[in-house]
Amino acid sequence: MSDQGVIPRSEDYAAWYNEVIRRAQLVDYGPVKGTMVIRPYGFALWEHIKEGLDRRFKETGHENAYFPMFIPYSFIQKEAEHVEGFSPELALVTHAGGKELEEPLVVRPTSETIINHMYSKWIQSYRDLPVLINQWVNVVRWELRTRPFLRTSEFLWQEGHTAHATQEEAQEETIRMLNVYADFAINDAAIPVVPGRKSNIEKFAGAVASYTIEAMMGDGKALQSGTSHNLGQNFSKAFDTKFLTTEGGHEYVWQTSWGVSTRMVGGVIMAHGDDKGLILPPRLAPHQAVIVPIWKSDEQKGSVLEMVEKIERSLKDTGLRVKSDTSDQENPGWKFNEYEMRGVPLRIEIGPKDVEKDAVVFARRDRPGKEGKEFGIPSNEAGMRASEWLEDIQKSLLERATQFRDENTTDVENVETFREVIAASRWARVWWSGTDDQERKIKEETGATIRCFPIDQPGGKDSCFYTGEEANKVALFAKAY
RNA sequence: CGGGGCGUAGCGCAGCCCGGUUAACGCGCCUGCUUUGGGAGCAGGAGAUCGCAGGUUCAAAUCCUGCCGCCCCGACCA
Repeated sequence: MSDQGVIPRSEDYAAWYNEVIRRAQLVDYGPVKGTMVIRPYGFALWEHIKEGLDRRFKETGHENAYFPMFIPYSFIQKEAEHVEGFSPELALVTHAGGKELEEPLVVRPTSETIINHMYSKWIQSYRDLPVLINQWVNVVRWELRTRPFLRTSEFLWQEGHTAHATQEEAQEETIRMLNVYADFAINDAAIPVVPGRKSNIEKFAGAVASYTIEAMMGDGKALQSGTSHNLGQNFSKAFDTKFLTTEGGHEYVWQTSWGVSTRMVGGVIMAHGDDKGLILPPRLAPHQAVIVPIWKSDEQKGSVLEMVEKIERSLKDTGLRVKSDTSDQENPGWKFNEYEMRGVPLRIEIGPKDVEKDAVVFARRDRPGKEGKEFGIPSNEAGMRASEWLEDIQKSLLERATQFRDENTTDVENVETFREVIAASRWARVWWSGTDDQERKIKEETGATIRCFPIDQPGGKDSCFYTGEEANKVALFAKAY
């Protein structure tokens, strides 16, 4: 940790990730295996993710609520596929109040069951529908292999749970929220995700159909960054969540659930970071700009700090999140490196020479060195120019990530090429007509899974790369986190 | 659960194989002075029941046994 640089991504991507998240003070390991402490800088990043999503949820008519973390064990057992999917990773509370409990409590791994329990009380008639509720909570899944943000035993997320009168409405809602996620990922996180449908094997335990936004990380692996499920009537049947129709009959409600977790933080890190550390998209960065003052003498210090304050105020007035590091403990060079490592999109340098010219220096994180540096920006334009720069950085990050994704996605027509593409840690786009078993076999042999059937399909038919039979859909295969 | 690694100061680590003064070094921290446009320098200082429990020995960070914990790599998963 005392060394200056970080391990280059090309040398060891996993080590780079582990080093960067800790040195940037996003996260630290908790005392219990697989748990993490999200430190203030990391939590601020998460808060901006929350804000971006929550705003979109509200805009699409959803309300926030809170359901208990403790779920009766019997609830989990009510939906067959759901039990099977989650049993191995449940955390059970067997003792409380100094006694053994009559029925163990599950620490929620997700809330479909307890929410249906409540919905079945609240929903009586078609007039009560739709129910559009979201909650921001922690969940626990006892994973074998954990990695900070990407997979931890406890994580934070939001889970939306809706109930509708018709199958069509539920399907519309599923896709609506998939699009909300894609919109957030692309426009706020600058991650060019591919929205698509999960294969039968990869879908959520208990869902009729699962949809995903898949993101490409800097090492070419895929990260499922958000999911939206059409639950059909699976849970409403298990929990007897019925409503009276306009015709006077009883029908089970049609449901959806959808979630984005702190995993998204890991996605942001791995989608944009470079060998100097993090690169955070301006819309999500805790500090969009950092001001680093430079001085030699005390007189200089006075005039420089005066200017720093003025610039800080003008950026704040423009609505930007800005931090001034006026500490005398480290020299400017140290600070430059530190804030680059922590991914601050824009650095503003202010020294005696700048004060003289009544101007400042801008340096953008996404273009290291002189190329991304501009001298002599008039101080009275700083706020406006900073906004423009940040918008441009946001745009450039998305463009760069999109180009990277496209360069690393290959159309594949035969198994041999498929193996090469997957071995090179790229994405393979293929025509697919295979079975579940064939999909499993490909995973065993190559490590690749179907990430999704992209919503954006070319249409028509072609022969499957694996079976040679006629296929009517295109799948994306890749190794995944 | 399998394989590997680690546990010694706040952090990173040396020492362990081959037992023997006061447990070394770097970063950080404290004091002072000089520095500050790309990770500063000098001087002084504080800080460690060597993961836990047994055992062997005149003597254990070091050897033996057991336990615990974490990390990394694989099989399950957002």
